[in-house]
Amino acid sequence: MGKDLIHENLAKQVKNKMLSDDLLFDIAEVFKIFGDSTRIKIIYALKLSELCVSDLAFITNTSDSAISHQLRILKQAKLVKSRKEGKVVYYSLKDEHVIKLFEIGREHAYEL
Amino acid sequence: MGKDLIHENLAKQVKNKMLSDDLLFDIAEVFKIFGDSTRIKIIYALKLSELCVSDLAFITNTSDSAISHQLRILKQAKLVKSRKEGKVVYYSLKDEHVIKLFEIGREHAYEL
DNA sequence: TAAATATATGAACAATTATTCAGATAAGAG
DNA sequence: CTCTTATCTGAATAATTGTTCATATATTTA
Repeated sequence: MGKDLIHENLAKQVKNKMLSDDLLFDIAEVFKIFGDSTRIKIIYALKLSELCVSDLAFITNTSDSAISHQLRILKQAKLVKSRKEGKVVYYSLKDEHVIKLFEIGREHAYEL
Repeated sequence: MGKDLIHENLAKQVKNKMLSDDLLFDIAEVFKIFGDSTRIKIIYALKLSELCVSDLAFITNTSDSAISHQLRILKQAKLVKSRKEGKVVYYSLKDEHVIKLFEIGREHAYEL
């Protein structure tokens, strides 16, 4: 006896309306970037001001190296951008989208 | 020689304006829940309809057990709610907040 | 050119986590 | 009561990931 679906029609309809696995994967990837304390701290700090690596390390009580690693991830995810001035690299948020996403997560966190 | 801050005043000002570590941690936790393919699929499916465990397993091509584990996480995070009817447990999204968060993540994913 | 500084990087390690598997509950059907 | 079905659960495994440490690169300054 094969396994029967409890709500066959409904389940098949929903399955047909699902977004592509690729897109759902990408959406999860975006959230994954926000889902780390250090990166969230960096994002919030950059929401307040453009900052360099050592500023961010000081602000978040983390090592320069850890910050640098996380900034690379944030940059690859196109959430932050950077500009170099001499030895110093200044980072800032890429666009308003990032702030919007942060704020909605913040609202939800308040509700818990 | 102690390590000097490159932008002492700015960095200290930003540090003073930072949200509490606890709140930033909670915000990251919310995003972490969304940051998994299986959970994102569940959330999107539940956006389309109230569904039971085996429906979700069929729709997402995952085992009942894996779905059940993830639903527990989603419920603890207050992103989904459930009601029981006989042997079957029906799950649905907790509120519009969840949809809003999903949609903004989706917008960002499109831009990549 | 040599020393100092800001940032970046690769490897190793520890911690977290998603899935699987076996089995436990709970509820309806025969 | 027994069998089947839907869901849940705990332990084990495998994979991912964040930090640290040592070192490399790049730029300024002495």
